[in-house]
Amino acid sequence: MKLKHPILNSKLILSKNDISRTKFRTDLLNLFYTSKKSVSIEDVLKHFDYSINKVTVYRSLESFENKGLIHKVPDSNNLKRYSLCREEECSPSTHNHNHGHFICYDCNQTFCMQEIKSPDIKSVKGFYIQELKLTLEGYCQDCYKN
Amino acid sequence: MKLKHPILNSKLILSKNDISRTKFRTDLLNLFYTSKKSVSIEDVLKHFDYSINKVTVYRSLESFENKGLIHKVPDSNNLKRYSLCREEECSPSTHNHNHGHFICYDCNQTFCMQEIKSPDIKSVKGFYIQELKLTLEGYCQDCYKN
DNA sequence: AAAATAAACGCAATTAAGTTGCGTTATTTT
DNA sequence: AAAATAACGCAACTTAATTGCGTTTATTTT
Repeated sequence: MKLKHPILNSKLILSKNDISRTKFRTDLLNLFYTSKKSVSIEDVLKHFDYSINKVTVYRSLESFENKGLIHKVPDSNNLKRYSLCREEECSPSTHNHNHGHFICYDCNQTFCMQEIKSPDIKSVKGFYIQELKLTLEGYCQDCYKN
Repeated sequence: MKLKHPILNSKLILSKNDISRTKFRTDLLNLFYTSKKSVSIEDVLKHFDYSINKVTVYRSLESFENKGLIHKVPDSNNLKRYSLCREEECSPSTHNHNHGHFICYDCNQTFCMQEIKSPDIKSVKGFYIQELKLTLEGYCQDCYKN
């Protein structure tokens, strides 16, 4: 997805979702649109040169998540990580992430692997399945070299 | 797997794996053998009526994991959770958990779903895959009723 | 456009999972 | 049984994440 005016796009999306369009939240959402990898709290703080309070980061991400703009992705260190919800597949009520996520043991980045589809399991006796996650772990190309 | 003498079995396994056979570690390993669900730190503490120090629990579980007796399972609250390695599929060097894990949103228990096999993905361009996790989330039968 | 309302923000303090160091106790080895 | 090794418990520490509250900024209403 290429965006000619990502900032404008982010502003529009915030408005649509009843999230106040502060400069920070616009930039934050835009960070997701321009990042190929998933984003951690630390990634956000670093991106803003630690000029923003971490509490604000937590609350903004929570708000984005509640509105279905982003979704949590697994992290090998059990930290919070988020990724953009693409392809109109998400809403506040339902999330569809039928692709795998790759976590690098070394740099700890999470990559969305759109081409790896999760198995299509709808139901299992005695369990009411709401979500399905396929997680791959290992080393990304950059880290494997070193 | 039914065990007529689980305690004896646990003792044997500890000896085999060069783990000192203290009463606690024997009982702890036995807890895994007799539990259908995965086990959290809190589960262990509760099971022993908080008579054991949490540091001891952390270290024992780490030791079991290093020897390939148990393996980490995902937890929706990002807490540490472990499950028994069954079917001689694990060793200190390699872990094979080609089955899915179900996490209940409500009781937060993790269930091993032996019958749901993970997709057999060996390699993806630019990524060196070491492990693959298939996680199902939703409500277990007990929690769905309430 | 100004006032009123609501949401976002920053600071400080707090919570809770997990870790580390070290002296003591229990287990294993010889 | 003595020496060596591993496990244990306590206290202190680290760090991710959360909460309360007063202030600032954005949005809505008049």
